[in-house]
Amino acid sequence: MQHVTIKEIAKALNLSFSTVSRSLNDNYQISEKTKTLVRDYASSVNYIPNLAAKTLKTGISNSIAVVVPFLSSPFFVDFFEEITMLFSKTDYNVILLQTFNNPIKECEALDVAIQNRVAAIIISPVHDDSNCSKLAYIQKQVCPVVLFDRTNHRLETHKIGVRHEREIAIAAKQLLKQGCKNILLLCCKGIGANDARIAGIRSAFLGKQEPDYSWAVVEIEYNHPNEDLKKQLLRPLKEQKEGLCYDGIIATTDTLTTKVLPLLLTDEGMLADCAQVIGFSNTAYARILNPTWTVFTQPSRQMAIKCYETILELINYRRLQINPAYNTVFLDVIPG
Amino acid sequence: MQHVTIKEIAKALNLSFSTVSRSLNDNYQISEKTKTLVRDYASSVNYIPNLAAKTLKTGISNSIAVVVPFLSSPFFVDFFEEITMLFSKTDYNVILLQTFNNPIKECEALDVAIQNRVAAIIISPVHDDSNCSKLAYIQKQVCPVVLFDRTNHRLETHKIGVRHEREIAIAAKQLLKQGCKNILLLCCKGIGANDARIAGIRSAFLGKQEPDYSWAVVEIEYNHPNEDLKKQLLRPLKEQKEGLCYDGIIATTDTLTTKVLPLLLTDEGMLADCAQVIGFSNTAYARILNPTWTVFTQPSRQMAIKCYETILELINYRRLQINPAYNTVFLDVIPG
DNA sequence: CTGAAAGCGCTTACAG
DNA sequence: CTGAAAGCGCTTACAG
Repeated sequence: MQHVTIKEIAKALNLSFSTVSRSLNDNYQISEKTKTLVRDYASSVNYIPNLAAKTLKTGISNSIAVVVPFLSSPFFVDFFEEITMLFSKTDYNVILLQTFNNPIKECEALDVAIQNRVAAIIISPVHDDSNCSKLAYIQKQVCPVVLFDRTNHRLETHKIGVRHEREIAIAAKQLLKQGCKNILLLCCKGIGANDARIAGIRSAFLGKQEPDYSWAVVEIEYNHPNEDLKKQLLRPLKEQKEGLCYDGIIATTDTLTTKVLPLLLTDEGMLADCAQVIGFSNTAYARILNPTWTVFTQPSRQMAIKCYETILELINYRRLQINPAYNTVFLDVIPG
Repeated sequence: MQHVTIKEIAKALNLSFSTVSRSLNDNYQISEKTKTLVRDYASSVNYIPNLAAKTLKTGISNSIAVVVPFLSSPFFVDFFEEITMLFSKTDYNVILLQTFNNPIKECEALDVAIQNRVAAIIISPVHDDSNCSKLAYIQKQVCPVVLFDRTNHRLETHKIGVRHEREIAIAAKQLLKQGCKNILLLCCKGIGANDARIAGIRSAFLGKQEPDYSWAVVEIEYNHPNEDLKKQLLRPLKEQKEGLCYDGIIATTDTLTTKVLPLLLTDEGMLADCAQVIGFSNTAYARILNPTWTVFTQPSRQMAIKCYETILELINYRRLQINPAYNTVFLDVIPG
């Protein structure tokens, strides 16, 4: 099929195609009159630029890769929705890539990003050192990389996240204040942030001695969020201290809050009936599930905004060949 | 930055770059020996093809555009997840575009698809005749288009959906059998399928006379699913027949089932306490929200599989310049 | 089975 | 302010 090209516009307007190209790119050298002429004609013939040609010539496409574990978590859906809206006001468009928490798929996703000559990568990596050398290579040789959410990754770059230790400490202290004595911390298995989270609950229990007080951590594996979580959850719980009944629970992720927790609560024996719950979640369902729960919301949209700003800055720096000084920005969880 | 190119591989192996290109594309003309040589060397130097060059040359990229209203609905997340997995086993990768049920954004999304010279478009359109001429143009001049979910769209092509009339009739009959007499049908406003859905509930009520039996429809607007739905919902309800108390509810979409319905149930007076509910939803939360609900699941993953197969077929047909005979495939809702 | 050559549609130094 | 020309990295007829 034949699309309208710059060449055809040039011929129709009796201009060189360099001039047409410059006009469409709003080049300062071209007179307003010519620009208007070209733009009006281009839109009248419904000119749609061939991005492949531009990408081939410049070496950089106008795509931004957003690499996330999966979309089954509302946190990532929110983040993606927000960042898509932000970039939709620019010339960039967003390519979404999912890793399903699998380093091999992450590697493939990064290859797709390179193949497409993306202008930048925004990634929530699989774990602390997944595809480290590849990401370092990309950052050095291909395009800027920004990490979000899982900021413990070893790559040195701008990172945008939350202070997991602090947030969990706040949650745990709140439960203790409400009278809880035995607190269960539910984590997703193999996530780098877990160390910080455990440090958080430990710090909240400083000075609270056994046997009056206790806390425990259960790590649940849900690489693909549609797995059967119940068995996983109950096995370690049953192996743990017999007779103990947790009266406070902290669920650290959206999946844990909305899927795992209801399983735990409907099941027999592991929890006090009046167990108090703080769940981290980005879905309105979380509150509906049980109105007495306290829901802490991850600042997904704020993170998207910060990622967006950071990426534009890094792209600009790279164009100007300025080396940025990388730093990590922490945003506050929104307590319920 | 310098990526490895075909030219460099050719030079290193003392071959022409046509041969290298053919080897990498597994061309039948090339000897296995040469192919192996080239492939091994290419992977040893970590060759990553420049898709922009290929796209420019061939006029078609290896991207497939998936255009959906939004991802806040688990139906679309499921669909997208499935179709991404399917295409990840091919050379195609999937570009996700969101319209937020806005025809203008849909138009922009289609422009992005054209700019990227996508190989095909899979779309759940905004409404029955949104961007009709553009889609027809695309189908004729650019690439195959397949419609899913919202199959009432006027474009003539392969369509994959569900029989809304039939599904709602089944749901309504089930409620009637369970003893319901006044059924409320909750629909998303402005969706083409609503006519069929209303026909469905009407057919279920054939022979059931007022004043003993009645049914009503409420259309809720939630273009952007994070809106305040409660007010919208209660206004038309209050204007409706005073004193009437619905004892059966059918929620036709995921958002209605998981967000709107809980609001309705927690609010005073509009519903019998023992109201029976059938909700269409693709999230496990739906059952957790209230174990007594009956949940009908849209066949999102089956639709993805069918779309995937259809698209590959259409791409192939187009390459062979065969004109396909378009048809519509209906998949069954999975009753709870 | 392999090679030489044209060309996809842009951008951008270079020249004027 | 505008134009002529090179070239980005591939694919693919054409030739042998």
